[in-house]
Amino acid sequence: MLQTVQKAAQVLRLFTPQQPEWGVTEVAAALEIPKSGAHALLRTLAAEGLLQRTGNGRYRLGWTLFELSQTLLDSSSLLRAARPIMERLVAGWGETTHLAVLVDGQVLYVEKLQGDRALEIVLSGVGKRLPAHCSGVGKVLLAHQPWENVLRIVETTGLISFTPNTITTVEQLREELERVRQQGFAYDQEEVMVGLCCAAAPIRDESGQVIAAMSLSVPAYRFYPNRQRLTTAIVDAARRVSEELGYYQEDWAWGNGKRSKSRSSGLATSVLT
Amino acid sequence: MLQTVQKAAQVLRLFTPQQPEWGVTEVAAALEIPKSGAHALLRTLAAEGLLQRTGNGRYRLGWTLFELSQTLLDSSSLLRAARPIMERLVAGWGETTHLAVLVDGQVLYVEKLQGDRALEIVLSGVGKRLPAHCSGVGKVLLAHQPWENVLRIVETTGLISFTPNTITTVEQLREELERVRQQGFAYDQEEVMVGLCCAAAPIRDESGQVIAAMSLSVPAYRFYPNRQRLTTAIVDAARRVSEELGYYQEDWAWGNGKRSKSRSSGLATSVLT
DNA sequence: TGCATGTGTTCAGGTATACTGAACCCGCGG
DNA sequence: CCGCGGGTTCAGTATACCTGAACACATGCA
Repeated sequence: MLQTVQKAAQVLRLFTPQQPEWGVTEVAAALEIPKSGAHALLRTLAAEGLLQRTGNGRYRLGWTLFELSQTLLDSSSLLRAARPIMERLVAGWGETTHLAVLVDGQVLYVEKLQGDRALEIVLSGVGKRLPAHCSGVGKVLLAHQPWENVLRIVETTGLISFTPNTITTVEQLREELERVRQQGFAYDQEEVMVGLCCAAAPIRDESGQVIAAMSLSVPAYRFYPNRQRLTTAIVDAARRVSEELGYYQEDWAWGNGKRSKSRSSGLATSVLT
Repeated sequence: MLQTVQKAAQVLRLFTPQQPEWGVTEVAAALEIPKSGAHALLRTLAAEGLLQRTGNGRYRLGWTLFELSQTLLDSSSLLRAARPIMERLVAGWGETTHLAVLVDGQVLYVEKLQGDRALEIVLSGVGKRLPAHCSGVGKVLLAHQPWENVLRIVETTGLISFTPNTITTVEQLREELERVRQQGFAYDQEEVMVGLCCAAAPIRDESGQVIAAMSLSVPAYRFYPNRQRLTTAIVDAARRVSEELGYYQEDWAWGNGKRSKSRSSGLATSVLT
């Protein structure tokens, strides 16, 4: 682990919408390193275009990051595959869909399409992070991580409580993730915000790895009566995206793990891991 | 200059839409460093989320870059200010507008809005780079760089020729940039592609620094007859974006550099530097 | 099935590299 | 005019990184 690079990455992570501009002294204080060290980091990052100097010797994020992000989006088929399906989902339900990935233990929202019947969800937003233990997408993503990873995440970030329904103990989380893995989808039943629920399902790439999760967010009073239909909808949509990415559900009933395009559009059949 | 960070940045820059996935050996070959070194770089970058490991031990760009890019866009008022004005420009002219910044000597396109009368410009694209000496936005951006910077850029990337009109000598470039600086806008008269012209103007932030350039791209046969109107349009649009960013043209006629909101919408008056 | 080749990965030691802390500018406000 | 707070520079030292070879692992071919 190259510590210098680690520190450079730490520096980059300091820049947030709340504080998009940092000076040498501030960075030094934040990372608890001497000023000269912070200066060297900022200077080289700026020289590489990952940061840019403002006139007064302070620093902001640099356009190279935009460029890299664009090539990421360009080369990742995820968004390209998911967007049309999300659009259809929104058109059909009028609710809000989210697409999210896991980045060091937290949920990062990659896309968000708001429906016309939907309530404005302020918490989530494209490019924003949220803890994973409380949302539908978060639980789906955690469920397909090795348990030791989950433990490490929980130990560092804790299980913050947002509502009375939020999972707050490791034991609860273990059971819930087990359930999610078994059934192939997750619910968020007012666990992050009272009155807000969602159903979420995993998206797999051609190797079968879960690389993202998709969800349909619904006000509680519309969620409980329609839970069944919602579930099939999101599971089906996620499966369709997965297929777009080259994944075909192993048809284990026929044994041998022979790959056969399974077009069953029924309710989530349990998926091997 | 922290060499380790420099190398890390070099690694990131290797990832392109053409080759979005790299292995240890490939990186080692590309940077001419031993495998173990490349391994260490990739590993730490992945641990920091700037890269992600695919199943087979190869690497792709990581979602943290997307996150950082979003906070960049969020905190940079440039795009927010420019987009509506670009939209109006496109609506009025039916041509294509570009918004670009300079990133280590090259033009990086940040936004591109295509008009309905416009021809498809394949060369440019959001997140793509192009050499600076041949496009309108490029010349505007170079014109407001210290000349020694420009020299360094030219020495490293050269003056590649795209069409018979492309600037190919340093002397030509010096004169052209001088002219651009004087008049406050630049033309691209079929310098990058035969049959394609554009007019470009600088965008300044509140400190007066030129941070971006905006252009209107037009087929040659529509460009030459309308050059005057095009020029005022793009200069005016760019000025409006600059004002949105907090810049007000120094009204030097009244002396003392006293800041006064100048609402002149006439043709580009020459701007102090 | 077995071998050969190409991966990604690990490790120990020498050396170049990054960190330290104090001193230096420079602009701003009192 | 001076003091303060920022960013910047610099020499010496300790340390963190680079090296190169060996390892583990997968893949393809015979």
